[in-house]
Amino acid sequence: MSVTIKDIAKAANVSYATVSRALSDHPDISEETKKKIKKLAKDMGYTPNIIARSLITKATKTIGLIIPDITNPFFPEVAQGVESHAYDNGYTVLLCTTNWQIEREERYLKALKSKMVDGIIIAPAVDDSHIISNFNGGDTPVVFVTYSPDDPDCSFVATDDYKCGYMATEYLLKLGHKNIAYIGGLENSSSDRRRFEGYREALKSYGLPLRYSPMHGQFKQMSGYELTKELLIYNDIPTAILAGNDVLALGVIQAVEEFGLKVPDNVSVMGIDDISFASFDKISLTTVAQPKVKIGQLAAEIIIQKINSPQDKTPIKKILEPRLIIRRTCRSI
Amino acid sequence: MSVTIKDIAKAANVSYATVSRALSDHPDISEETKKKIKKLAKDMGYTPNIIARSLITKATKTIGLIIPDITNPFFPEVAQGVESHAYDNGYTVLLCTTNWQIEREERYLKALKSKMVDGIIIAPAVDDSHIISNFNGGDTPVVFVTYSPDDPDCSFVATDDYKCGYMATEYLLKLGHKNIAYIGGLENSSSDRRRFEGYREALKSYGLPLRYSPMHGQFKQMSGYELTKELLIYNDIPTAILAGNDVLALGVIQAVEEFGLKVPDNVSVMGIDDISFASFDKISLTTVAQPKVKIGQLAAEIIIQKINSPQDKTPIKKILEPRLIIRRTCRSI
DNA sequence: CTGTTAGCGCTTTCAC
DNA sequence: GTGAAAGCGCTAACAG
Repeated sequence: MSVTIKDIAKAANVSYATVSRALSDHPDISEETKKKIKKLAKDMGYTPNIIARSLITKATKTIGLIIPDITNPFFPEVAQGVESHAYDNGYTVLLCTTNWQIEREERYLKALKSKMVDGIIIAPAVDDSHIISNFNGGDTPVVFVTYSPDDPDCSFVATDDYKCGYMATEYLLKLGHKNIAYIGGLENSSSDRRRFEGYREALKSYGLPLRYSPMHGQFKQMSGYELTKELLIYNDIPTAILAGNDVLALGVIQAVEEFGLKVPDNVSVMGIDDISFASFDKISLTTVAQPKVKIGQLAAEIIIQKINSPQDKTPIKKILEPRLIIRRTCRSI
Repeated sequence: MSVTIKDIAKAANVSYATVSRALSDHPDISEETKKKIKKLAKDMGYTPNIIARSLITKATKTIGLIIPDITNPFFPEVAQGVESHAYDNGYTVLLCTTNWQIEREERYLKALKSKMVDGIIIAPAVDDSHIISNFNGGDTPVVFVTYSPDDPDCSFVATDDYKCGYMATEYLLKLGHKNIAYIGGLENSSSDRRRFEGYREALKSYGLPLRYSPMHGQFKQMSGYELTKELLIYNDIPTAILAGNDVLALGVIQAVEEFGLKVPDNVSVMGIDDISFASFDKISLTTVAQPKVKIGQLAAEIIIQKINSPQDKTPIKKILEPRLIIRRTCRSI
């Protein structure tokens, strides 16, 4: 049905090896034949079958990207970073979203391996052990994003989550807040855990106890909303709430206001991530920014570098700095 | 390096055809050998090479998805729809974002063809001619989303854009508005054009002239912002503004308020799409909803169906109904 | 039930 | 400079 290299060979009256070489600009082929064959290929509507090529070259020019949730604007931005860098280097990306489910992650990991992607960039849902064990001894390079694995041999690019939590809390503390609650996402998310650590340490360094037990749910607006409702009903009203990320923070604000309280007049609210909507004037969420697109871009750079030098197994680790973004959901007291 | 079917055959002392059959649960193989071989495969860490399989079966179990902008929350939602349906049916998706650039679209189309994807779902940036000509006579099924091509032979799933525009405008009209401006996105986007048509027809049916010349830019918040600034400076202040989509509407609101006007007290603002953030209480954007996830899901269904019955070339067309979502950015006058 | 064999479309030695 | 031929890892007739 579709035209192959053989068809062109026949039409051009050359061997099909010649066609292959001409099409890939092999230096041995005369300019004349090259021109002739390329023209022919175009006229006949030839599309190279990369599948067949990959079988030999062992390179698919595609990189797998696994993220937990495409619906949280944070991830599309990192995806954009990897995609654009990948595109510029002739790669396309296989996108996999896991919905924070570890089984989906595993299935996708297998699928990507089977599909012979040249490299994998993954923002793990929750825990990395299965990923790492899956790739022990494997030759597909992997880089983690948004996450720093315990295993020292892994490459990753992530924002310093601990610092995110610390920075946010410290800002609140400096504003005079003493009753600061933390609304987290998934309980066993390492990012969340580290952000929480930062929060706790900041409190500690100000000589403050942990007044509110940490609350966990999902990384969804609705979850932030529900958790906050619960918090407000069963506890002293905090003067400030730090959310595990911006999407959560949006839910927090919703709940606080629905409870009859004002943000920031009665309760200050702070997020982490700086998703694009946080800057919308009606929201003006004070938050700690992560360089989202940059994360993706760096990850793509690293994976491509690893693809190009497979013998070099030394891990590449990038920890990026968060940045405090002061807007209008926090006030000093 | 990696273990193949032959290695297993050797280890199991059978021909490698047997291994292939056992692994794919061929009925001819005895349960016993199957079990033995499967165990062996697992123990040896066998990963099937789908590339090799694809070369024969001509099926890659992947579908290409081309969208203009992953940063507009609208598209991730449709992407999620296709992804989840694809996943459930054993497909993975190759994501391509074009940034509204037709050259990127073309390059991706070629790449997807080369990579032998089984089908392509595309939300065209602006114009479909190159896509259609690219696939004339080709055997890769294509379904358009968010867009209805002129060519009657094409499959697509889209919301009725004309109706979106009409519905939104009619609502504003019923609220008593007579001076309604339209802030559009890309000039040659057919969705935008149709929404604008709906707007114009609605005005007409109320006997109202087109008081404001249509304004175009990009489908970005910033563009909505800038266009609105321009509108407000050089024209009579409209009592209502219809934006070509929600992201634009956010920019419109920002500009209006920065201009010293209140939404909806002085100017009503309406969007189209109903992105998730539109429902956030501080925004409460009145808009016309599209069934985003549904669009993606249907598109995936259709493409899979087309993949499964390649002889049937009859186009499948789904036009979905928009739904008016009344929130708080419009008031009656 | 299992083995033999051809071949998918391409790249790549090795000859000439 | 070009051709012949092997083979990537797998599936699918065709035998037996």
